[in-house]
Amino acid sequence: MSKTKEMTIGEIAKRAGVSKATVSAVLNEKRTVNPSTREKILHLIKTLNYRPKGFARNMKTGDAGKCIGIIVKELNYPFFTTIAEGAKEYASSKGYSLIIASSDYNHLSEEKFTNLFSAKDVRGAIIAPVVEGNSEIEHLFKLRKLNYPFVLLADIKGIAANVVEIDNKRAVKKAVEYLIKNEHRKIVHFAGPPESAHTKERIDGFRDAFSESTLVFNKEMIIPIGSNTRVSYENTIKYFKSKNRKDYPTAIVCFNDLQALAVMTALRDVNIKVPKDISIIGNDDIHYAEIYSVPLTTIRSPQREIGQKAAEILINNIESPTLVPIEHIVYDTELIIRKSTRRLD
Amino acid sequence: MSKTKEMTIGEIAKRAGVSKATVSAVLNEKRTVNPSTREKILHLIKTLNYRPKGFARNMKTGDAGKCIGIIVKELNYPFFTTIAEGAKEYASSKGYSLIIASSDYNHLSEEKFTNLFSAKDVRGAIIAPVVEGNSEIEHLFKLRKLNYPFVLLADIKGIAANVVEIDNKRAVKKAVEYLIKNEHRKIVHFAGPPESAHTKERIDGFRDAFSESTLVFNKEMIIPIGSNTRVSYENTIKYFKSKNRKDYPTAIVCFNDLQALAVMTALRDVNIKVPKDISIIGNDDIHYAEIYSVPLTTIRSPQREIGQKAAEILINNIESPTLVPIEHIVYDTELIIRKSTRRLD
DNA sequence: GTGAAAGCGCTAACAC
DNA sequence: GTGTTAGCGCTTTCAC
Repeated sequence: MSKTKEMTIGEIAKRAGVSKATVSAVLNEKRTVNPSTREKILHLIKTLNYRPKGFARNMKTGDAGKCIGIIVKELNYPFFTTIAEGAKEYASSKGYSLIIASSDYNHLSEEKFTNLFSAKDVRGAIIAPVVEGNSEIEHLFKLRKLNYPFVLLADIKGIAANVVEIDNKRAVKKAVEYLIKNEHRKIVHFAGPPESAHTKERIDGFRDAFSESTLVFNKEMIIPIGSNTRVSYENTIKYFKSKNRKDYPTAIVCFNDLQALAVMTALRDVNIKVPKDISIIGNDDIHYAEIYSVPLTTIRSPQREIGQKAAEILINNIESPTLVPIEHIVYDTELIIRKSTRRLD
Repeated sequence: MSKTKEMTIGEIAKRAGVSKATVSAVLNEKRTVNPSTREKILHLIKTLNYRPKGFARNMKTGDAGKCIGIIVKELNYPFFTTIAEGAKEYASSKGYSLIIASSDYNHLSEEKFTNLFSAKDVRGAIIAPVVEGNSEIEHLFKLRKLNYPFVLLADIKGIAANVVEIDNKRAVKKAVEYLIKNEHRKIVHFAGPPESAHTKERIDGFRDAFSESTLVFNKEMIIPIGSNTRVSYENTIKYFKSKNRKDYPTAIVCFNDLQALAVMTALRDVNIKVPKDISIIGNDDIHYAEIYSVPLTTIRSPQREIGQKAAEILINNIESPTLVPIEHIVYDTELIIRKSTRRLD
């Protein structure tokens, strides 16, 4: 119960009646230690629950393995894990390990991880930043001060930093243009969660596409239904229950693929056929979009490339002995036409 | 080009003509430093690309944030990320952060991460072990010697350790029994990748179910098609092309849900209807199984609970001042009946 | 405002 | 085989 004094190698040595060097030898499996001394020490280590501190062990060599980290916003969404895989590929090729952390869209959590990474000598970080209303970026400035290398996966106002991202506005515009070209006139956008920067950018892209066409935009075309599966599912049902069949849109541009899948599931359950009654377009092109039994038309982000590029820039920064100029890479997206959309007659 | 001598606070201090203490003060944003000294130091830090070592900074306080790690076998499979989410939930409740690493089914990679974790004072690890032919468990013994706490997500012969797992044999048995009860007589198992311990256990469960029924097992019922989507897809097509329609099985028990989804996609493409022509059962119950347009009957593993429990045992071990007895938790699975299976007439 | 010195927990020479 | 000693790169206290 009482807060036991933190065990150290010295404490073990004292109790074993030997010197620290001997305990150290046991810890490092040197074969020079007398078996009986060895056993005694090993036993002491167990019973006193002594755990050598890693940082102290590696102080001499100065290093404990090259590794970089990535902070994603959500762990269980393939979009992010695929980016991480890309980062991992590049990192491996340069002898770095990759560790992953998730902020779960929580700004404090993101900050905690940036602290953790720099404290543990993770050499640099790729960060998918949580952008809140008044985006707190203190923690990024702190990294700056420590000269800690990082790459962002979205542009943040107020800080000049390396960024690797996609052109969200253009992505959604492409989707809308495709629909218009295929004679759709009643198009809506199911928007994402407010705490994601992508949400706003995608709404903007949707609006832009209208202003460049003969159609007129009105804000009822933006229906915020979130991206959580259950929530989007329920909101979709609610949306269609509240409308007459003749007022249904002919096409929906979804915030992302996870949402799109939930929407399609909801449509199935209220007996609306995709793409016969309504066309659906997703965003991201996660793996499951393709194998869904109505394969989803979607806008592909080059997830793997994003991860690779981010890792490349990061490791460049880590290894360069001199200052490296800031990079801002914007990847373009690609409209992948599958079975969830059709041309209107 | 020439390997620059590793920068230290002392080096910066020397070049700035001040003492280490002053540089330290700048680094830690103390307000006691003369602005001009401060600027000079900051500038030097940038141009010399000096990065203070985290381990040295935290040596005094002894700690750099409580955190545990999990090593999964694959990052992009929801089964693992959901376990990680469970672990994260529990960890958070105890004030620990969670970091994730993926071994990608590679034993060396797993070993590298266990080293990394202990070197960086990640307080403990949850490990989904890669079990190869002659399972190398040296690295686990090394952790033992350092008294490093860990929990395994599968039992490994040759080492007594904390384990949280599911009863794979029983899981598959349930599936087969359910099919038999529903009049299926031609049942096969699409097996997983050889490097996964689950593969063998699930085959065993499949065989067991037969031996307890009136049906006879023969080894042609086991078709190894892997769990990678593309590979499983192609193997499925190949399998059915090589058979006459009358020799088709009436039901397939799949290795896991990802494979099952690939199999269903392949069946769609060769125009075999699920469940009319063939019933499909998956394994794991990942999120996408439910929203697939033919919702997948599957065997649910309590992924979140597995993660939570593993984290609980781990943190118990970390925090206990005394030796904690080893735990071995085996979770049961649940057959979730959806639309991909049917009773035979 | 700034510097000198002690010390964090461990490893690695080298002496005994 | 085992102990002594000198660091590793930083922070911190306390003088100045």
